[in-house]
Amino acid sequence: MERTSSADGGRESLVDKAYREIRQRILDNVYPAGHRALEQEYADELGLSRTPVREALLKLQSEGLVEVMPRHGARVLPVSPDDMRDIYEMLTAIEPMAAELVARKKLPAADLKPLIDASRDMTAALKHDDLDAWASADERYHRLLIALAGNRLLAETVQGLWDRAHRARMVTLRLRPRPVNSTREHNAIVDAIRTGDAKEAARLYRHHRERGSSELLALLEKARISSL
Amino acid sequence: MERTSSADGGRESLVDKAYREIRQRILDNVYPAGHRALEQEYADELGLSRTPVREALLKLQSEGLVEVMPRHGARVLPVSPDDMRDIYEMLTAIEPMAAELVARKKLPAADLKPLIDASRDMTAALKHDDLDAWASADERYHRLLIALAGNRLLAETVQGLWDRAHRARMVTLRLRPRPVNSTREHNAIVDAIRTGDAKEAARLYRHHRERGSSELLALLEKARISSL
DNA sequence: GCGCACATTAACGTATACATTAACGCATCT
DNA sequence: AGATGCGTTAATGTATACGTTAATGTGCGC
Repeated sequence: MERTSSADGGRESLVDKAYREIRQRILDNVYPAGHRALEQEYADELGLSRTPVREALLKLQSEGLVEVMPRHGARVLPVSPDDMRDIYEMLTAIEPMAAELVARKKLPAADLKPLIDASRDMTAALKHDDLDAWASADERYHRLLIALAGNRLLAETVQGLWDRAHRARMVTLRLRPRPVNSTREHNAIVDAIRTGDAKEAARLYRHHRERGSSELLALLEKARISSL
Repeated sequence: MERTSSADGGRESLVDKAYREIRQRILDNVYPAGHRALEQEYADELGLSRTPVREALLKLQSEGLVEVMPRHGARVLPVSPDDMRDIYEMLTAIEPMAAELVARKKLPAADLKPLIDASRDMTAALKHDDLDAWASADERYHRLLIALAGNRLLAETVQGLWDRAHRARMVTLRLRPRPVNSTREHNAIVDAIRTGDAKEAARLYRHHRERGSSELLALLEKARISSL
């Protein structure tokens, strides 16, 4: 029986390994939408027995990345425009609540610094037309905001929604306009949070999310990703 | 190997049976918070082998009802006041979005009739001081609203949150004031939906949820359910 | 060619076996 | 009494075996 050591000295179970590997391959489009393989095939590919692979696939199914169909294996789910609409409706509901919770807490400046830094880094990246740096700072900003909200359920739910949307977002990454609006909105949200204006923070965030999702959904419609 | 036929002629897998049984026992407080048993113990109790029980427990863990701890079995999780706060923050974000989506759709009267009926049934139950009938109509109202929103992710997420909160709500069922405010709010929400006023529907729903969750959280604090 | 019946096969759900090792119990030392 | 070390045990994660049956392929009749 095989044990794999992870970088920090802990032990990664084979279920976790299978989950991580398969999930990564889906997110990287190594297994594109529609890809289908039997439990044993996935297991063969990973050099594991079927049992941990099965557990991993069931977990990935509960997260919406695959569909397990008896005798037909596990199929990588496409992300349809309807799926994306559902995901963005949920994000539009939840993320502003996160901004609201953060603003309501009136956190000390030291706690808000990483968020402010991320926002500033986005502004700088935009000035240098460095889209990759901008995306990296953007991700940081959103993660920090969700974490600062201090609601574990919320953070987990939002993370799961981001994961579901990931592939569709990657398709459009280079198709989106320069993130001038986004950057301005991020800064405005941070300002509202710093002044403890919860309502305004939520309003601004919602506007940010709605504008962003409209753009993305339009691009997806254009790119016709129904087969993704 | 055992197969169980369900009422509608389909076949219930042993995983599903284990999941359903254990979940029911948790929700009914047969397994109270803190109850702990090993995989094999649960399996013995259900007359199954360990494999399907393990899968069921992992699923229940992902839903927040149990915590699986290697060598210590699966423990039924209490619902702490912090948990409830997290859950209600999430519901406060998501449910008004559902009301908004329903109102925005401007559904035909026939589609809204079941919702209107549920609301009317609550009013009638209140007049007769029939709390059970009121609770039943209340549940119907909320389920219908979430379903009418037409977002599967939203419905699943909300259902999961309700399940998590279920036990705590049961503790307080007889402690809450007569649902006069609730009933009025339900009716107002339905009116906003009928007139297609999405903003107003969301605003009213949010107020409804906030008032309801404040009451419940206060009762839980009083009942000191930290041990539940 | 199409539809149906039947036989075969293998995928899956489940049960069981096995290896690892965390947890426990006990003895000893300070 | 508390801390430490050691040996034993059993709970879990994993591998493998087994029974069920859905899916597929083949043959036959119209």
